Amino acid sequence: MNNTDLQAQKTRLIEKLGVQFEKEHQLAPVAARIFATLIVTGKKGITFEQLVKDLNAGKSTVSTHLEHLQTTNRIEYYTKSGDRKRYFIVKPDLMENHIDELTAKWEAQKCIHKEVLEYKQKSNELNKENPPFDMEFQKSLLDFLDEATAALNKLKKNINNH
Amino acid sequence: MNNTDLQAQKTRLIEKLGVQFEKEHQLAPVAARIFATLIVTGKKGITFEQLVKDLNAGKSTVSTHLEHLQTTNRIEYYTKSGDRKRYFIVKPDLMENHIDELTAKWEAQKCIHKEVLEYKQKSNELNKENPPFDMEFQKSLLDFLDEATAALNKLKKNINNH
DNA sequence: AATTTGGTTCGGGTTATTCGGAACTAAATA
DNA sequence: TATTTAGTTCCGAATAACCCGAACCAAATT
Repeated sequence: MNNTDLQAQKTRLIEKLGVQFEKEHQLAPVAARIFATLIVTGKKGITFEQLVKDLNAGKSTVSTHLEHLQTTNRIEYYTKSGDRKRYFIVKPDLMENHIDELTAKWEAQKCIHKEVLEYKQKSNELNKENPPFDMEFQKSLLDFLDEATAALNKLKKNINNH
Repeated sequence: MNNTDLQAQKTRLIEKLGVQFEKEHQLAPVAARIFATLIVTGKKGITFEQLVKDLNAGKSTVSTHLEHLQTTNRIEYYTKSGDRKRYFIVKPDLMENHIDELTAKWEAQKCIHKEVLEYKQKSNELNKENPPFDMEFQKSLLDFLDEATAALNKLKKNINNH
C-alpha cells in the first residue's frame, strides 16, 4: 500500500460518497462530489482551486455549488492569515444538523398523516352509508414516527454530552 | 363541513403528500400524486381510469408510473370477480418495507464511512510527517448509525408483534 | 498603474426527465 | 365477427437540471 493506492482509494471513496449524497441530499453530481471531498479531506479543508482541479470541473460550477452547500448549512470555510484562499470544511455541527433535519422531516410527516387521519374520520362520519376508511396504516405510521423521533432525540442528547 | 369541503381537503392532502413523496422517494410529480392518492384512498383502492381522471394525466403517464411503483414494491392491485378493472392499493407491508429500506440505507452508509475511516488511518500511518487526519466525524457518525439502526430494529419488532 | 490572484455572474448548450398523444393489443362483450 | 374496455408501448415535444466558458470584479502584488 503506497501513496498512489491511497490516492486511488480516496477517489473511489469520493465517488461512492458522491453517489450517496446525490440521492440523500438531492445534490447535483458535482455538488455531491464537492461535499464528499470535504468529508474525506477533513478539518484541514480544501481550497476552491484544488476542488476545480481535483474534480475536473469549471470554476463557475464549483463556485455555484460551494455557495449552495454553504446556504444549506452543510459547509463553511476558514482562512489562514496572509493567505487569500478559502479553506472549505464540513460544518463542525453537521451531525447535529443532520439529526435535527431528520426529526424535522419526521415531524412534518406526522403532521400530514394526522391530517389524513382527520380526513378519514370526518369522511366516515359524514358518509355513514359508505364502507368506512381503514386507518391502520396512518395509525401505525404515526406510532412509528413518534417512537422514531423519540429514539432520535435520546441519541442526540448522548451526542451532545460527549 | 360537507362533501365538497371533504373533496377539497382530499385534493389538498394529495398535493401535500405528493410534494413530500417527490423528494422522499425521488418520484416524478405524477408518480408521487398517484402514490399519495393510494395512501388517502386506503384499502378500497382506486382504478387506473379514475387516477387518469382525478389527476388530469395521460393514460400512458399513469400506466408507466403505476408500473414503476409496482416494481419498486410500493403498491399492488387486486381485482373484483366479474370486473376487469384493477384496484390499486399501497402494499400492506409498506411500513415494514420502508423501515427495512431505511436500515439498509444506514447500513450502506456505515459501510462506506468505515472505509473512509480506514483510508484516514492508513494515510496517517503512511505519511507520519503530514498533520494527521481527524476522525471524530466518522466515529460519531458510525456511533449514531449503530444506535439508530438498533433503535429501528427494536421498533420493527414491536410493529410485527401487533 | 499594471498584473495576478481568487474568485463571481451571466448566458447558452447539452443532457436528462417528464409527460402525453397516437397507435396498438388482449380480453370481454354485443 | 365487430366493438368496447382496459390498459400498454412507442415515439416526440416541452421542460428542467446541470455544467461550462467568457466576461467580469475586487483585493493584493509587482
